Amino acid sequence: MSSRSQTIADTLTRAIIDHRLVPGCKLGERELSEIFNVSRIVVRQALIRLADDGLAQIERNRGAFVAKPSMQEAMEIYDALTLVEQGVAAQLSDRLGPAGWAELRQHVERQRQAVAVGNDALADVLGQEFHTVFVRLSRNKVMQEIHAQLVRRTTLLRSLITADFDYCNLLDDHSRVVDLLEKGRLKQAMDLIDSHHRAVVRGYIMDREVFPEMTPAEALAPYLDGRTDGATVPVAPRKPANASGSGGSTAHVHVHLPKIDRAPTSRASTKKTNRGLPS
Amino acid sequence: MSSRSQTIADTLTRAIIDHRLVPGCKLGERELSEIFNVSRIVVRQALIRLADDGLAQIERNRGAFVAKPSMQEAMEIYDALTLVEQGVAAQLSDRLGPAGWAELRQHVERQRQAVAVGNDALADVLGQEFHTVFVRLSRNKVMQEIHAQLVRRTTLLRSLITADFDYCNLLDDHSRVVDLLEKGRLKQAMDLIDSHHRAVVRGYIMDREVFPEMTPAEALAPYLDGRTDGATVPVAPRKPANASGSGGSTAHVHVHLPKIDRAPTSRASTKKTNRGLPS
DNA sequence: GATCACAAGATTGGATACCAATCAATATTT
DNA sequence: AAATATTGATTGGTATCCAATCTTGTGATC
Repeated sequence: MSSRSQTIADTLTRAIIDHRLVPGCKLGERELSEIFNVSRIVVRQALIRLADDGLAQIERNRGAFVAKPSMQEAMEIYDALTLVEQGVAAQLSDRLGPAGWAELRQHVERQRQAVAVGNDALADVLGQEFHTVFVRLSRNKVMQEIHAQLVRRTTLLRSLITADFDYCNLLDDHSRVVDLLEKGRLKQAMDLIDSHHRAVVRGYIMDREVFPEMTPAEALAPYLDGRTDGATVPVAPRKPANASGSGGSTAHVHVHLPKIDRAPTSRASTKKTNRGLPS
Repeated sequence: MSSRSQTIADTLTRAIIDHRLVPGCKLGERELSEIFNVSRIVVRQALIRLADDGLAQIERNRGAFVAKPSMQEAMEIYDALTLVEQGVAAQLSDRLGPAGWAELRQHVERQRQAVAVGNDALADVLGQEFHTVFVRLSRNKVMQEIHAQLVRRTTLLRSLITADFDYCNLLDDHSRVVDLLEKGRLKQAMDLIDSHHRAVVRGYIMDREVFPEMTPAEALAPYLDGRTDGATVPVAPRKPANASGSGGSTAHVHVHLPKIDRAPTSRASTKKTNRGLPS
């Protein structure tokens, strides 16, 4: 069993990537120590871990806050992610055996089925997971860790944007990337990876202020008590989505068009609901 | 001013990449707290930072040790470093302006002069620094941090190997990479980066046991007292070079040959002595 | 009424002392 | 000599206290 500060850091990380703790949110030592029922020092150690991961920032004598990356930093993170995934793509195109390609295809297929069935939440999770699987096939733990960290930070970013798309949209791209790579068309695959991330970033509008909506105590409650069941992750619905109609066939096409009318009302109703996060 | 645990973590990092604290070395909390004259808690926080950076590993109820990567991990680190630098190279070949190329050339030239003058220490530092400058030109702080971390870990690795080369050897490669990139021969530049790192790793023999030679107190002494002069880095000369004849033209060619006879006795006499630093 | 200064409160960073659990290395017994 | 108990050292963690700093609120002044 790992140290308690690690456990708490993990929980906080989870809460952040679940968008239950939003950027800028104060992470007070006393408050957290009461929530987790540990001493302040353990909390501080956890916060140090978060800060090292880029998910929190500690300001001297002011305390820790959930990181609130600038637009500049957001682009840097996506650039880095692109770079890493392109690099991994290049490696895989050389070295990956049939079993590997099969695993990728199978993963894409699973996501496709989830989409077909209308299980958007699962599709979303699988969509994110694809990237993880992709990098795992490089069999490089160091690279995996770097990539995972970048992914966490991009997930954090998504709290800050006027998102109208989600990872689930990547399905087509995933399939095409696998195709291109297996056929040895590395250059095209890399371009696809790049153009995708670029499109995502273009959709970002980061001048949005984030409203906490929850106190840390409320935000963290679901992860507490005995439930060490890592799988069950309560999602944070962005907008109450009045009808909450999870109408099955929500589009899975690329929608990341930089068109944003900030009409905060109506018409959306679809996607935002299942903004949910992975297990 | 940053927190004290950060300062201590920095100092330990420095000591590790200076090879004054070798892999496997125990980093006892009490011992360090006495050395740095702080409480155990601050030390623990520093150790957490080191562990997050991959420079130390903490074993539950056993304490922290300077990381001792396996051969597998060493290769992964180098693969990751290669991937990052190749990616940066690709970006620079597109986006870098004349000023950037000039800076790179200037850096190479400075190193060349250091070599010519026989200032091997400076040449070595510049050789390492080249990679840092290279990545900095990408203007991506996130990438810089990732790269810096990987570089630190490769530096750590060099304690574990039968090193008979040093970064200074990279001079030629550096120059050629800059040439190739500026001419737009990206592929070749990337291959050069790859083949170089590959050659380095091939030279690694990691079954070597590392002998501490110094207690942490001795190892850390030079960094203590008031001297916050970050620049002055007591180097750990691998080989006293009996005559110390820094005859100007020490080879700058690749020498990383895996020849090692493990005669554990006599004959050595050289290395161990002045590995340490005057307190 | 607005602004500035200053005092009170809260929060962080850190120190110290203490405890329980675990690991390492004895010493003891068989 | 092997297996077992005992002892010691170290870690992970708690509780309490303190100084420095930040925030806030209040009051005095203009």
